[in-house]
Amino acid sequence: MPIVQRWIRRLSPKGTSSTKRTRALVRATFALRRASRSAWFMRGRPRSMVPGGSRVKRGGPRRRRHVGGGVLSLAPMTNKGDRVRFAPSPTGYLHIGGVRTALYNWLWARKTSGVFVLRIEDTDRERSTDASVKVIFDSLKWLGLTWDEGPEVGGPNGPYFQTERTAVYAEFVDKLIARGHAYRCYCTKEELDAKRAALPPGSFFRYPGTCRHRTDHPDRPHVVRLKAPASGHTGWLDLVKGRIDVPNESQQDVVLVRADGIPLYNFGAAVDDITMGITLVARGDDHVVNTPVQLLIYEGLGYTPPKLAHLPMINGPDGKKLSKRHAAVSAGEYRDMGYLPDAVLNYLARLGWSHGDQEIFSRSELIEKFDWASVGRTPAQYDAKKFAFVLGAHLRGLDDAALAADARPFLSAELRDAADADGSRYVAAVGTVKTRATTLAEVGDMIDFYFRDTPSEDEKAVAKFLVPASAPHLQALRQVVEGVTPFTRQPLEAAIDAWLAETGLQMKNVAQPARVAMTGRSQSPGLFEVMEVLGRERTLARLDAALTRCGAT
RNA sequence: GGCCCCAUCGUCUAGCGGUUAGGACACUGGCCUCUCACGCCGGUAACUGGGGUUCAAGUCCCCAUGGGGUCACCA
Repeated sequence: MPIVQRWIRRLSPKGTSSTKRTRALVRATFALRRASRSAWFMRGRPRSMVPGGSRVKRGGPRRRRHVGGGVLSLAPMTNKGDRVRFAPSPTGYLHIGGVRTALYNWLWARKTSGVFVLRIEDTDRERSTDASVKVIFDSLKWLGLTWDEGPEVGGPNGPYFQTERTAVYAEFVDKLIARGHAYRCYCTKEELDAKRAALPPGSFFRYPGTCRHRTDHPDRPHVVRLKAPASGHTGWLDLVKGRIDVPNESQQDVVLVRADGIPLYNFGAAVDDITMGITLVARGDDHVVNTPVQLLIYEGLGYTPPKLAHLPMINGPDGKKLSKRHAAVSAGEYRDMGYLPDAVLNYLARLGWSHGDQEIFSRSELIEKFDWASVGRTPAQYDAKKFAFVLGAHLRGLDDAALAADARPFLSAELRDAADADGSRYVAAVGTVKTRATTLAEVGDMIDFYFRDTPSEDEKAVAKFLVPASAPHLQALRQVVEGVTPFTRQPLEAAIDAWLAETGLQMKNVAQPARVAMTGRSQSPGLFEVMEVLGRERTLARLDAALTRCGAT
């Protein structure tokens, strides 16, 4: 098949460049979205009914080296109805890596008509806060990553805060102990810390198994530990990484439940995934070390583990862990900067996942095309420039009215009043800066000059162009423009063209002074559209004001 | 250090044993043009190294190197 494709490429005329194809694809994406709101509802349909569906890659494992020998088998990619979950801990902002994890889960749930559950892993009492919980909800809602079961919406498997599920954990920990896969440990944290401290530097502590074989049950505070098997191995066929096997000797008797009865991550996650009927777990690949422990818990409890997918990390531009130092890392920051949610999702989706040569995806296309087989295994680096490109592409794909509505919250109070007072002029203004902005906040900044009584001025531009030599041109331009009716783009252009032809003047000599006169800047949308949006009165007033400046300079 | 994962342009990636190693962002030359964008045409740029397997290896295997993850009564 690849050979055939290569031949087609070879034989096809050089005329259509790939860039051209991509641009066409970008345009088609948005045209489709505009034309058909129903695209939102296509998610449940068979691929054959979906545009481009026949080009969807075949599912299945992509690396031969890992195929075969697994207990778990890769489910066919068309499998319906996975129950997936996103399980953040409310200890701060919602990290962009977490957003991507949530996104992949959400996409998969939507694609397979499955269920996306949100669970709050708040068992770290020290660090969990209600404020962080709210941040998670707000961020997810802003991105449109709505959950089917979880806090606020409820569901049959609640509660969805782990701290409210202690009864469930108590039941399951008893069961695990009864089945001989866990035991009570009476060693205190202080004792263990002392042993840890006594270790020579550079070596690593391992629980010595002190309580592993004791048969008494003193009435003392205790934790519960996993009785990890001493031999054999534990493994699974990861949906993105392929076969992973870990020798059991490398496992420790990790603590499952604290002395206060609150579970630790591994136990809480496993029990909740069991009781919530989760069939596919996708999470960051920093969790692959935890997976064998959870598998052992599943096994010890007698349950079949879910399908597992571990996503590579997102690194900063320097290849190190992405931090505030590199870029905005929380979803909230992106919202505040005026990033379009769909564009954020698009960029994040493409960071670690691909679909042929396509770069720009609408939300519904993401749902339609996402698959685990196309998730990459390599860590990705955050690239602000590419992000900006994706942002711009989505912005340009919006129609003027929609963009104007989205941008409204980012206007200054003064601007917002002006915009509300004349909605159609506001929308027209937005239309003139659409190809120039990448964020909603930028849209606000860029249309500022239309609405202020006197535009804020770029000093250098003024000094360069509003000079005595410009005065005659501006004076003449004023006369030309004054009587044009209607005061719109084409008539204005025609009138000015005629004037230029008559006088032999060059547009480029007239344009910059006029631009600075009307916008205060040396860079702006096209002059004629600026004049149209400004309207006759303001245009003339600004030319007059500039004339004075020219003389005064 | 133990265990685990990863390795194609600067970056995101395509590649499923036979390719002039493709695309995108960025960078860059040009076109369009009243500026800046948008758009259009072009260019620079990659298979970490070494062994195997094979008629043939970016693709399969092994080793090395380099990166990353993790070793808590955090998640």
